[in-house]
Amino acid sequence: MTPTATATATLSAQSGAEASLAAQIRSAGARATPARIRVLQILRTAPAALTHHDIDLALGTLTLDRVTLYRVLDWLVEAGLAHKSTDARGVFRFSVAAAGEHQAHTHFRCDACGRVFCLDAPPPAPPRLPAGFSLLRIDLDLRGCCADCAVQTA
Amino acid sequence: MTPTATATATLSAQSGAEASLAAQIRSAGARATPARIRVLQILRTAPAALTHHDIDLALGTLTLDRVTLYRVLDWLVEAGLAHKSTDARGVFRFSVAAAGEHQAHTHFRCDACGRVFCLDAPPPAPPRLPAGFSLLRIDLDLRGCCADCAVQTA
DNA sequence: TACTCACTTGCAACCTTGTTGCATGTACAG
DNA sequence: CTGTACATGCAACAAGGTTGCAAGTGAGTA
Repeated sequence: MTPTATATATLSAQSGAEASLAAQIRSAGARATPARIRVLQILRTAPAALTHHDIDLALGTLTLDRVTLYRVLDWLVEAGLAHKSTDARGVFRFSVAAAGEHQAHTHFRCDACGRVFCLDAPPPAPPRLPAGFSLLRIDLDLRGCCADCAVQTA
Repeated sequence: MTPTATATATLSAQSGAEASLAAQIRSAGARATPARIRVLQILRTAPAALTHHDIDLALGTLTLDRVTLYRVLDWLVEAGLAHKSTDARGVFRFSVAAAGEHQAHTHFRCDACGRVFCLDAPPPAPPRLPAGFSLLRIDLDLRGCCADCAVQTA
């Protein structure tokens, strides 16, 4: 780490976390650009699966082109660092991929605020399928009202 | 066009099924229009959940405006006669609603051909939710390879 | 049967989400 | 420091879905 003084100074505040993310990105075989670092950081700290729009807002000062964000997200998914699914509105949502096993996934979507939460629920027992069908993945999609919205309506 | 004679004649062929559908639509509190009858008929005979586009093609001679089809489908869902869900591509798919209880639903989506099948699987046991969350609906989303595609790739 | 009116339909325009092609910029290896 | 392959931004496009409004029609009523 030796380049310009200012760059080092600005980075030093969060250098620990960022350096870790950057290293992870490089080890996946890509360049550690601000866009990728920031998006991965946002996904890491998000309590729920985010839409492209959510992430765009979360970027704050670092404005990325729509297309770039799509490409970053696609790369994250391809690199196995993120998970992509669709919500009930038909919009893609992204969340950090749990290391390794991600065969089963459980989402809770709040009908009131629209947020999607990734739950650590145990995978449900696979049901009996018609003859000839083979199962690769199970997504359990729960809907209802989240704690925050339950408080507000009470 | 001569109204009474020809119209009655053409209808008489399928009058049994159509009259039943029409009655069902009226009992839901709406007018039994050709559009609604036809769409409901298509959904009834479909083995899988259909996209807006699928239904548009299935309409054949009776061409409906895109918007009208969307509105008919939305009405069917609102009336409880159809069920709306999204596939992996983020496109809405429609299927006939099982009479009455539709709290839980199971879909199987084939990754190869993209078709979506509605299964009569028993509702999975609701998992433990974080405090304050309330559950209204469960969708179990299975993915893998359907029987047809398994045969083709074999 | 004829009338009437609210419910439906069709059309046009628009929005959101997501993708593709190409020129420019930049991370990082040498 | 420099060159190059990878990233980014811009513009244009495509599909899916929605909204507003004028015209058409089902079905109850006289």
